[in-house]
Amino acid sequence: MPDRPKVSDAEWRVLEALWENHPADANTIVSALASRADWKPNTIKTLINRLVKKEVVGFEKQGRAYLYFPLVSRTESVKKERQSFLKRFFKGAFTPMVAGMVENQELSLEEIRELRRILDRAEAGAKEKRR
Amino acid sequence: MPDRPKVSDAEWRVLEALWENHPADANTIVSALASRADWKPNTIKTLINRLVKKEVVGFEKQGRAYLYFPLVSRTESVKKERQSFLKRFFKGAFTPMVAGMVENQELSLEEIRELRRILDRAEAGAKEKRR
DNA sequence: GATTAATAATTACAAGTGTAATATTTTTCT
DNA sequence: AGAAAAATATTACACTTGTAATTATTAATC
Repeated sequence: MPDRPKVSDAEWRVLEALWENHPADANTIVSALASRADWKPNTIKTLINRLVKKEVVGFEKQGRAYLYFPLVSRTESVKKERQSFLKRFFKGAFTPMVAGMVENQELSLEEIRELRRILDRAEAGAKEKRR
Repeated sequence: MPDRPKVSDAEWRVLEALWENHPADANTIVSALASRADWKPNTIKTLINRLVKKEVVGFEKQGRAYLYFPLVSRTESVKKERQSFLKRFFKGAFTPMVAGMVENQELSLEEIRELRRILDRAEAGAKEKRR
């Protein structure tokens, strides 16, 4: 895979809109972002173009309209970002991040309980897979 | 708090060195980084200067030598970075991140078990605090 | 005190980013 | 076909970042 360039902060928000609804033409994207970002339409066009240039968004000229769509999955992209975050701040491992949060008491009891539920499901899944 | 500008990737690595050992003069920092980063000393000096300009590193001119030291704690800084990461990719909440990892089966059984241990301690702590 | 050696400060420069305005091309009406 | 409208593409511009080289300043030595 030709390692795609990093998606910037502003670009990410455009991608989000596309993941939620695609294919979409530029105007649709602009509308979708109107409530969330205070950007001029031109700004959004620029961001779309940069995403196309980065080969992370594709488009199809269908008759009159340009229809844009993501070329990368959200899941994969989030994974990459998470890895890069963990690498930068926690040497790549996830558990130290959680340990740090616990030490600083940054998790509420509710969150802890929810995490536990999530882990229960996770363990079931992992065992399943291993079998 | 006068929101300090964001610390860049390269700058962060310099800060790490400082957190590990401070105060330290420029040469000490350069040596500390020698094994981890492939940077010319001048590059490191530049990064130190930028950190000083961002008011995230301070220095004291003690006689002959400039001694640098961090003005922000690692704990606080990591927290900020984590928040900014979670905000960008998970609307600020931590549990969805974990849920996503679980869904994609990105946690090993070992990690899951360790997380559980960590949560046990966390819960104890949270209850303690609440009391 | 002048010279040299350290050290810090200034300058450099291309790529990426946020944030658009302007220009060009394409499509649609009259 | 020509004008108007819509859409895309090009250009802009300042700030940050990675990565240093060059210059200026301060301290130490002869």
